[in-house]
Amino acid sequence: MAKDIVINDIICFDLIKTLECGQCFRWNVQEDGSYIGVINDRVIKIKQINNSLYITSNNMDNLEGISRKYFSLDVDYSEVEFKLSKLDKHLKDILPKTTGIRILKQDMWEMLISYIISANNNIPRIRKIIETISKRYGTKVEFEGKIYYLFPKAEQLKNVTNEEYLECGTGFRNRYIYKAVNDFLNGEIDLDYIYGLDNDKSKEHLIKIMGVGNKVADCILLFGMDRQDVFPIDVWIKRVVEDTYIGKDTDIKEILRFANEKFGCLAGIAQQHLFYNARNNRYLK
DNA sequence: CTGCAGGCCGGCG
DNA sequence: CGCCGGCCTGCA
Repeated sequence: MAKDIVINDIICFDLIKTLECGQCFRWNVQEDGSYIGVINDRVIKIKQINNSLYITSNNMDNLEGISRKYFSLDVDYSEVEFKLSKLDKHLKDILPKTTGIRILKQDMWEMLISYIISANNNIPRIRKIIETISKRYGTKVEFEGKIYYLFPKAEQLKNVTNEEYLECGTGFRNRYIYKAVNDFLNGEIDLDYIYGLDNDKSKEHLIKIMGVGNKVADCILLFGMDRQDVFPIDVWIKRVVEDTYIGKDTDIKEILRFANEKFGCLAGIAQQHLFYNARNNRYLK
C-alpha cells in the first residue's frame, strides 16, 4: 500500500454501494475488500476505510484528479441527500440504508455500448459480455502482475463482424452494436454533439440509435452525460414506484411524470437510491 | 419444460 | 400513432 494515494475527509460517500448499485459493470471486489476496475485508460484499485480512500493504479499521473471526477468527490452529496429527504418521505425512510451512493461519471461511448447490451438481459450476463468484448478487442494493461483490458474504442471494433459479437454472448444485440460502431466511426453518431444539447434534444438523438430506446437513452444520459435529472425506468423501478407511490399497473409515461414532479432535478439520484433499496430487500438476486 | 432478465424493434390495426 | 409478439442466452 506504500504507493497508494490517500484522499481524506470523504463524507457522504460509500464505495461499495456506489459500485454495487447497478450503474457500472466492470468493478470487481477483491479479497481484502478493495475494488479493481477500469476508468478510461487505466486500471484502478480503490479501498475505503472510514472517511479515507486509498487508491493506486498502473498510471499514477493525476490519479487524484481522475478519481475525484469519476466518483464526483467534489459534489456536496450531504446537501443532495438532505434535499432528497425533504422531497419525499419514503426516500427519507430508506436513506439510512442507501446513504453514500453517488452517480459515477463514466465514459459516454462505453455507456452507449454497455446499455445496448443491457436490454432484456440480466446483470451477471451483461458483465460477462462486456468483459469478453473488452478482453477480445480492448487494450491490454498490466497492473500488479495481472492483465486487464480497457473497454475498446470504436476504432478497435472497426472490423468486428456480427458473428464475432455473437461469440461474445451478445445474442440478438449483436447487430445493434455492429451498427453503433460503424455509425460512430462514420460520424452518424456524434456523442460529443449530443452531449452539448439540452435534455429533450439529446434524448431525441440518442433514441435514433438502433438498440437505444427510452430506458437505455436515460442511462446513457445519467451515467455518461452528467444529467442527474433523468429517471431511467426499468422493471425494478416500475415495480417500486407502483408499490410505494401510485398503485398497480401504471403507464410508463405516468411514472415519468410522477418522478419529474416529485424529484425534479435530482430524479436520477433518487432513482439510484430506490433501485439499490429494492434490490437489497425482498427482490434480492 | 416454461419463465424471465435493468427493452427494443418491427409489423399490424 | 399505440399495441404486441418475438428475441440470444443462461439460469432457476
